[in-house]
Amino acid sequence: MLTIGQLAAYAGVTVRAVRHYHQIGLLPEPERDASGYRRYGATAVVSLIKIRSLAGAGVPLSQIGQMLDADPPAFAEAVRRIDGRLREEIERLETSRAQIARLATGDSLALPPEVTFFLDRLREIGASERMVEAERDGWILVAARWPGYVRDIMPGKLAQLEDPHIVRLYQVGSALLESGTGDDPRLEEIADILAGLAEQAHASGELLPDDLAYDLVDALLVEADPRSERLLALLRERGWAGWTRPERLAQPPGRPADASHAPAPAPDHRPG
Amino acid sequence: MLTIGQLAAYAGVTVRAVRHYHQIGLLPEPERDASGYRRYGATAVVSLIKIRSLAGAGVPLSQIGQMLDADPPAFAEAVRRIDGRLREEIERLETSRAQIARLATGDSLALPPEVTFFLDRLREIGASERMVEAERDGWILVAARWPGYVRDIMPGKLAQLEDPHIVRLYQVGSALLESGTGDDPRLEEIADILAGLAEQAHASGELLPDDLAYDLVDALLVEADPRSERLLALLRERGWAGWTRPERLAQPPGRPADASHAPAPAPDHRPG
DNA sequence: TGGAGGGTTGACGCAGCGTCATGGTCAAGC
DNA sequence: GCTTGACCATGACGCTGCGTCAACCCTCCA
Repeated sequence: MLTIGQLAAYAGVTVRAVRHYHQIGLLPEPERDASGYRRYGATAVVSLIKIRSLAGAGVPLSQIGQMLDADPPAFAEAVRRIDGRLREEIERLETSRAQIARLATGDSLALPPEVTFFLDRLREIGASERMVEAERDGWILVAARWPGYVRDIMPGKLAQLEDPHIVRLYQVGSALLESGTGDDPRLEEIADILAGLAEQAHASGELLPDDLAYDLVDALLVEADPRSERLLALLRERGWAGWTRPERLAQPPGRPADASHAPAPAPDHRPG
Repeated sequence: MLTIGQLAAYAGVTVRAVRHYHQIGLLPEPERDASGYRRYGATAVVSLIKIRSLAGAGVPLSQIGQMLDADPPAFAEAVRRIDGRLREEIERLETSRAQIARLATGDSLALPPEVTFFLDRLREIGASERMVEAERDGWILVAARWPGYVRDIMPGKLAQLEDPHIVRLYQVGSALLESGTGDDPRLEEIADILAGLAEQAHASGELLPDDLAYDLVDALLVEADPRSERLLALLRERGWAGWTRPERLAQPPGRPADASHAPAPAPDHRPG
């Protein structure tokens, strides 16, 4: 007659595990000796080893009991189910590994590679690190909203970077983000460029859907730098509401809306 | 400003998950509105998406916080660690799948294929299903105690099945296991065969170690059929203690120990 | 006789949320 | 103003397979 420790050692498990199997009714409680110790016979050893070999094969404890006294067809069916579970679990982990392989660099977090390439280009034309991060976060929002769409429009975005107005926009924007002073005349220049882009997009008939994503991207810059509020006000003066997806205002409060400021060639322009 | 539900929907997670991230300090608690509702800005959306993409890549929540504000080398190192974890997890599941593939038939539970082949041979020579199961359980005990050893001795065991005495042993044993009557003259015959085998093993100088495993296999048959007690008594009369690993008694109580009953050729004989 | 090394029950902890339970809030229709 | 349904809040238990105390009892050996 074995004690629980001897039983556990023979089967290669811990005492705690054996007690657990008792608790969930997987292994029947044996008789106790005079001092209350559990005493096990050979049958218990065999049962425990069977349990362990099933558990080691990935069978959940809750099903091992049924499997141990199932007839061959039921057993085979159960085996198929377990194998299916294991397969999809492995598949999940494989995709996880694929994901994590893409995280080699910080930029690729939640973003397709096209965007990280675009961000690198931004750095090349003189965008500051903070600017690139802001841009990246904007694209994260867009990519989450329309997965796949981002890849389609990335070529257009890259082409835009050939436009000197856009380059200027990123450069001045970067300088602004870095210098923490309050009001700044450069905001006017940025507003002019943005209004020009808006005018052009409007003229080309581009129609973006009304979507929460654009509001979020707008809000993102405001949260990143409060001076963006001032920028939005300047844009409103020029007849535009919002800057990610600008809408022409009915009657501009300050001066008439015209597009003489910044003719830019590329048609679409969401974040940035 | 988004409510928790809108935030969760945008990031493709459940409300409960967002609250969980708050609870563990992964996502900072936002301001509340007048009625106590949480209100989220765009930054929270971005953070949540980042969290989800890391979690989706298999990063444990407890590490995501550090990874989000780690410098590139630390980030890369963390990525390597995660990938290692994932790899070994996958490996574990793969071996589980290999295990479960071997469970196609009930016999192969916790047993190497050599043994299941031996069990099939037993059926062929007329062993009953209960006998085969008892034999199988014995081998489970032995295989658990000395993994690998079983494969080595299986050829010898198979050879033994050519011996008519052994065949007779299994056949009479099977008949006994099936017929539930009390005392039975066939026990004498079995005892004679066993004593003969023991004598032969002893003469061949085979020396098995003193090990719990043999006691367990002995006990197994006793638990499977109480009449085995009687068999052991008969064996003792013939000068042997135990039957799996028989030891010659100092002075046989009933009659002198001789080996004239059953000359069997094969040298080793553990369970069965 | 005392200490080491077993055994006993009971309870919390882990990861990542799902799922009630119970109650307040909001927007819309009557 | 009232109801209804959808959403928000907190709090707590559940799941998986045990690990790890805590506090106490039993046995054996020097």
